[in-house]
Amino acid sequence: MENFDQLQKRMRLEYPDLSPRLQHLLSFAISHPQEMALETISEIAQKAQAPPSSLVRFAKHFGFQGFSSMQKVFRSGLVSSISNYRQRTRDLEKRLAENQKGITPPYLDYFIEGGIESLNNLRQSVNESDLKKVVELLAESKTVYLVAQRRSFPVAFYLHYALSHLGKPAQLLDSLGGMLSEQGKVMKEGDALFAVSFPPYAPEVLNLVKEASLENIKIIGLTDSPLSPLLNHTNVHLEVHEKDRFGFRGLSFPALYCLALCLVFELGRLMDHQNGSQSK
Amino acid sequence: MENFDQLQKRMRLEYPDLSPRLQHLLSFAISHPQEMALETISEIAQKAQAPPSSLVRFAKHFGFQGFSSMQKVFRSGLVSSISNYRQRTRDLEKRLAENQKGITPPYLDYFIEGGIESLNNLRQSVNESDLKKVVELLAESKTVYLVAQRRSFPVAFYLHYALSHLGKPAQLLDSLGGMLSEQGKVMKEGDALFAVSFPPYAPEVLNLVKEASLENIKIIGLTDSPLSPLLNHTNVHLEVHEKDRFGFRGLSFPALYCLALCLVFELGRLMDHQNGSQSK
DNA sequence: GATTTTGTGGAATAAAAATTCCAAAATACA
DNA sequence: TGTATTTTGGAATTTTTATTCCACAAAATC
Repeated sequence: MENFDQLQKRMRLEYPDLSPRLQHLLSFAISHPQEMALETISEIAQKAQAPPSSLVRFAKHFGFQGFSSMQKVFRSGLVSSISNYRQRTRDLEKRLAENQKGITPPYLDYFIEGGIESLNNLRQSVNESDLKKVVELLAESKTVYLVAQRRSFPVAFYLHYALSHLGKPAQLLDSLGGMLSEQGKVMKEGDALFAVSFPPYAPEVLNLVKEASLENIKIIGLTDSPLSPLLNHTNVHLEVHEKDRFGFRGLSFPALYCLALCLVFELGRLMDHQNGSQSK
Repeated sequence: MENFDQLQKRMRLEYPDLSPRLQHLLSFAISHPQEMALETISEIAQKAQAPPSSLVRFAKHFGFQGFSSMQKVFRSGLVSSISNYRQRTRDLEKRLAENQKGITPPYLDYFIEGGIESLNNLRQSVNESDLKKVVELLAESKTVYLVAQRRSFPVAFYLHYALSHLGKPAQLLDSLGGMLSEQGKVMKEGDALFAVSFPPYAPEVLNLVKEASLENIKIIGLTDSPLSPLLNHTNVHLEVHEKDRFGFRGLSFPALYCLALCLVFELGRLMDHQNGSQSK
């Protein structure tokens, strides 16, 4: 299927050769792509002051089977860059499904595109005020404890590394020797617990969070969905949505690390700022 | 009419009280808002693995007359998220153009942009044939040992996790208790050592690599530049270039993890493929 | 100015989508 | 264990939406 940009280009090119009615519809289509994408043929017909049948004719003129198939292209254009990637991804998936055996790279491109998509989604799944809250909470707390298990562990490890480098007291609860619960015992009021948990949510982490919340430790959650069990006890949380493609998890990693970096950066700025005003 | 954010909030709130089917649909709706906005009831039903009638029931539960009226709310949400997205991108471009140096909040956008840039660069810094070689080496080796320190450690940890899940024998040389050198002693010919090192290159890792190379262990390097000291002893290597923007390291993380994911994916496929042909 | 060709609108029809309804399954309760 | 209640899936129906077709009008051609 043709993509939205190509279609638009072709439309502009053919404009002069069209009949008056089709010219009129074309200019409407170009200036109201959103309506073209979302509304029904009769609603569009009404807004464009033309009968529905002309819209069908219009679509057919550009080689579509009917209005509906043209609308699909407008829809894919609506979600712009996001869905372009998605479309390309779908194509790749299709190829994979068709041709299960034959190994046909480039897979790296696929992962790069998936990564870009996940980064784009990050804009929507994280809102600035939550991010700000998290940073403030980190700045206020005496010590930041970090907990995560299995595939979520690397982020916690990185955060521990980065926080320590910023001069923020931080402890990684790494469950070394199975001592997670004991490691958690040292948290006190005034500390913060930063818990990262992605499916399958490690019960140890959930337990630790639960216990910490009873002790009035501030809890920051980083997870994949608003329905995550982690969120029952968090004071504030951030979400990085995870979509698995052909059963492969982890495509959200680029976004996850991007968010972690940003968090560290903002904390650094905030701490600088606070130190600056203290010393004056 | 209710707006999208309110609806989403209400859904999250009511989640625990819903029947299993409705919970399932709810989590689908929340994680696939775009599909909910654009596709037909039967397409959504198929993707969510539920009958169309359940979707109608779902909509009615939240007070809508039917599926269609709920979908309108999802559409309005989609439209506003798109215009938000466009607005933010425009703002970001403007700010970038105006003052190149002093960056201003929201910083998340900068990190997202930086992440996307790093992913795009990955296409150029990694060539397919090296990637293939790495994957083959991993597949051939009896056991894969992974080594990395400090901020490079999380990738090695993840790779260890993922390789183990693929059924590939893997050992993480984590330097627990300062035993890195001793941990490395168990490597034998036929094994591979996967070493990750970014500046400042940890001397322990470089030493371990050097020793391993004397023992004829195959060495795979993952580092930041063709001049990295890690490359003196590697059989094959991958590069993820690191550009620090506003004096902040780590912007290459999204690319790094993307590459790691791809590696795991390709190894998985290769192993499947080999097992498949073995059993025939 | 007559005739063919092309373009147009709208009613009729077809197709697709959404909704309703009911029987069966699952669960809760006595 | 039996009964009542809720939940569920899917076939039947209704509604909405898109498409076709045809009569008429406007242009173009001769």
